[in-house]
Amino acid sequence: MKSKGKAAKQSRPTWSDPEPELEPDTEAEPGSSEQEDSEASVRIGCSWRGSLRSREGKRQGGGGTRRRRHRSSTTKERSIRRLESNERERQRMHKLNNAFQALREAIPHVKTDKKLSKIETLTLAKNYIKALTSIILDMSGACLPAGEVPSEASAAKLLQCYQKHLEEEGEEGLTQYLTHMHSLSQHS
DNA sequence: TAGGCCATCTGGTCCT
DNA sequence: AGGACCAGATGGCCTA
Repeated sequence: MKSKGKAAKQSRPTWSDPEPELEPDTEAEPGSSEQEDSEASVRIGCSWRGSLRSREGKRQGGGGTRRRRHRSSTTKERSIRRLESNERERQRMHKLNNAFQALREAIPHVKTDKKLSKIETLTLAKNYIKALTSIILDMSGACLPAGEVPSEASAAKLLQCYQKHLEEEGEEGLTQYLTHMHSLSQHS
């Protein structure tokens, strides 16, 4: 486990550590637009970078870019909300990383000291799924018309079958089904 | 030292 | 309204 300089990141200015010359509360004027915030408050090297990001082409629900306002909230309240959001985001990313770890353990790969990166994990998982799919299609080759090679269409059929069983019987039922299929293929 | 990878912060958007 | 999701930015660590 390599150590990361996590503590050092606290030195970055954040909502929880607002800079005095940029009092966020000044925007709480009724009727004042926060648009200017998203367009103008860019400070290279700090956390303000609204105009560096073009949200064009991204999801916009008709109203365009508009930051949600908390008119009555104080700097302290916003600071608390920001910290809570940060914590939730951290937890979310931890969950995501746990899922990546589970995926790493589920896919066979050449064991090295170096752990698989996320992109490597996803790529290997995709390849593994493809390999398993082709194996299953080979196993069920007898079901195909004579001479027909397992194709993408049959792979799609397999996926359809998988989803159907998943919906009807849940993961446990699906596992039993796959086990059954496996034993059948061994007897053939 | 450059580049890859990662954790974290952040603010916009979507969803409930 | 508030949480979840997402992607950009930033900076630290590691390796070739």
